[in-house]
Amino acid sequence: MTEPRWLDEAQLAAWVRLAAVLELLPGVLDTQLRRDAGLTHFDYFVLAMLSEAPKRTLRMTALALRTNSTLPRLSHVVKRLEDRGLIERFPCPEDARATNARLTPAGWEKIQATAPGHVDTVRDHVIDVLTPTQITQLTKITEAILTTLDPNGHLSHAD
Amino acid sequence: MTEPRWLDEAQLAAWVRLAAVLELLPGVLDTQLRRDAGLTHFDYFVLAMLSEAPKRTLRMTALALRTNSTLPRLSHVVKRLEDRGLIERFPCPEDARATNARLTPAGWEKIQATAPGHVDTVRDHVIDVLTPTQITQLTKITEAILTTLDPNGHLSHAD
DNA sequence: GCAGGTTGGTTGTAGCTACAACCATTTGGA
DNA sequence: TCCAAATGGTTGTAGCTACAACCAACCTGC
Repeated sequence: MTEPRWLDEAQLAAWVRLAAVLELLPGVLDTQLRRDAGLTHFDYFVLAMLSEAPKRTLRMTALALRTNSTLPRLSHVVKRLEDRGLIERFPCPEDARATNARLTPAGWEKIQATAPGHVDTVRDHVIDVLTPTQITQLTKITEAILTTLDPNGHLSHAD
Repeated sequence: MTEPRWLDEAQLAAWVRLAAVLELLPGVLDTQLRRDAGLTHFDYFVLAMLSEAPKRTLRMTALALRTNSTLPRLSHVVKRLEDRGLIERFPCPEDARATNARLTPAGWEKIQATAPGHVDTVRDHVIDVLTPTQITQLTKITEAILTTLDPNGHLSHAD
């Protein structure tokens, strides 16, 4: 059993605050979306990814990759969104194993109506409290962290 | 309906990466703790807060505040940890309404044994991928964000 | 002292996520 | 050609969280 390398004061200060952000920010985003649109942040993210895809269509596997979710989780979520008429599923012509998920017109409307409020929330709690210099610093910092977390950059798409 | 203020390129870059960190980092921490110690990150946090408190004891309300959880959630979690012998509950002498939660010797052992591995994980994915300059930048940035998320600084305690 | 309201906590239930098991299709090699 | 393995998805179940309802003890003003 080797001696653990503890964090020094500066490192601890940074980590404690980052951990607090990790704990609080998702809840804030989730609450706003749930209240204003009846969507989970994950629901929103799924719709957003589809809205940016060609023909607003993606295979389940591709969608799972972009949203960092597992196939089972995605399957459940898409089924619920399908029940609400925001997404439709149909078998992939090229590969009979695969399933395509496509945004319906109602789903497109939904994401268009929801995006502004979501962006406002992100502004209020993150973007507008930072200086332009800090914004670029944050980009560099998160990029470094993602090097180990997401080596292939699957999540480097817009929100 | 006012025109939404969209994010410019630099702002979007920062937000997309931060959102990805928000999505991935908690899962990594949770997986390591669950695998090595059979604890949720939240379980770990509860034990850690107690371990730093005087007499390793806190009232449920105080513990809920430090862990940013609701009383119902904490009540469930503490009950499970009590069943595992890591925490014990007893009525507060000063206020018969209140309940105290105290770390048992087994709980103390548990957190001591678990902390090094957790710190290593934090190092691997956050601290050690950043320069000392970036560490101080990150502290400032997260501090600014927390101004709106946690105005009273309840979560500014060690992890 | 005692009625109304507040504080501190627990319990029950619905909803989402993780994990494992399962089925169907496709691919690769003997 | 045909079987084994890999790929793509779905379903079932257990566990955790959020929310609402609830109960007990404490305070305040009259």
